[in-house]
Amino acid sequence: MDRGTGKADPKQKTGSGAAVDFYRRVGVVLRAVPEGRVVTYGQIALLCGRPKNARQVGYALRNDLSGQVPAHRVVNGQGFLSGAASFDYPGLQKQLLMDEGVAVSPDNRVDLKKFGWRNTLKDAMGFLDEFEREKI
DNA sequence: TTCATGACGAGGT
DNA sequence: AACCTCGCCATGA
Repeated sequence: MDRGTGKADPKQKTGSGAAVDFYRRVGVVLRAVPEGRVVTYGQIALLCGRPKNARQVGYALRNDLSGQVPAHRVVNGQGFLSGAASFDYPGLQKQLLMDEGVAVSPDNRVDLKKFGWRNTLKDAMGFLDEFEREKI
């Protein structure tokens, strides 16, 4: 997977090894977000150890390597469902959230004060351990 | 190898 | 609160 050189592997559709590791970390963090709560791109980036890569979290979700992560629980820093258009059909993300008890306004916004996932430092440490176990 | 793009965010008006 | 500008950085053309 080209971890040695750090250069992109042309046969690896999803880019460099570093990027793949980041995507995997995003998956680890996202699977920890409980039902009925939402998380922001920035939060995920921070927990993954790359505070400046909030935008890249979107790439991870778009590619969705596993297909098993609750991508619908990710909203932007203002609570808007900025990735709604990338779901299978219009309104799917909103529906999924409503189904698990998250109120979404008509303009596709969630109140982060009420539904934002509050992760602790302990959570963050736990992720570091998990990253270590998964060698990422 | 540039260059534009964008599921973002912080800071200012 | 809404809106704008600018910084950020992995992708893909």
